[in-house]
Amino acid sequence: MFIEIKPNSSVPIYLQLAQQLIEGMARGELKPGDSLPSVRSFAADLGMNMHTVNKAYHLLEEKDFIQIVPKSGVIVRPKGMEKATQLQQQLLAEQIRPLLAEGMVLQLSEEEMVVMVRELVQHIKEG
Amino acid sequence: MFIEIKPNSSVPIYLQLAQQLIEGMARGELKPGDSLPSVRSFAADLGMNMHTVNKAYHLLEEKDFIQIVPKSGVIVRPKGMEKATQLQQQLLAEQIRPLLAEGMVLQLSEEEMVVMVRELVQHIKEG
DNA sequence: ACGTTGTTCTATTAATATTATAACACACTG
DNA sequence: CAGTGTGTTATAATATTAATAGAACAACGT
Repeated sequence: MFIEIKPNSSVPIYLQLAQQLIEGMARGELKPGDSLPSVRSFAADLGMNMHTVNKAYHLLEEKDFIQIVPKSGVIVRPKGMEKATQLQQQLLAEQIRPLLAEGMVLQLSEEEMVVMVRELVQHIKEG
Repeated sequence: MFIEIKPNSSVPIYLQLAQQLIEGMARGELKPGDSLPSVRSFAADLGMNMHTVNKAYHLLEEKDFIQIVPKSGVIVRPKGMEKATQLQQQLLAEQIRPLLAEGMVLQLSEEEMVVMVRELVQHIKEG
């Protein structure tokens, strides 16, 4: 996994880390059962604090994307890949909604936004 | 325009306000040339501070969605509806990308996410 | 003249983000 | 068994952001 953090981004670095790990999972680079680095070693690698990595991990655990095993380590989606629940889909939709509204104001048609989504999905798959 | 602010949301109220104004534009309820309430009266209506409304307005101005005319008022998209620039599309895509990656990890197919997008666009149009 | 407009300034409070140490309890390994 | 590594917890300090508050300014419209 190659992680690249932009320190001056408006998106917090713990979120950048979590998002890039999610992309790694979406891409298949991080598979169920894989283990993630310890908070300390990962923090050292990335040049950030242990607690920042920890915060990213706990965000991912909230989303059920990883399992944190105390005194042991962190495992990617140990239950295997489960289909999104209704609630998870709804939360996702709520986040996407304002962005689509913005696209609509920018005169993007539904089809254009669909194309954008398809292209993004392909880009994610490629890395 | 009916604005509903959730004070306990994790999304800041200035952002909620800006997003709902954008939805109003996407829906056609706010048309180019329409004027928005003054920061003071709007803040009074919504039960929030003048500076918070001001922050939402300036966010919208950054996005070129409104024009703030000093000592006068605020006008919706005065240049008419212009097509999204390359840069605007790219910024939008960057924001949507991590959400799609999340959907992929949740085992949503490209088609399912496309359907989600289409449904959201329809919901926005209806209000 | 008068009231309204967005702007600017200063200030305070609360919440978040980030880093920093330190210590704890447990697991694994040599 | 001793040592190292694990996530966890606690405390603290700093910086940034979010939100509110009050005051004053300059310009516009009537």
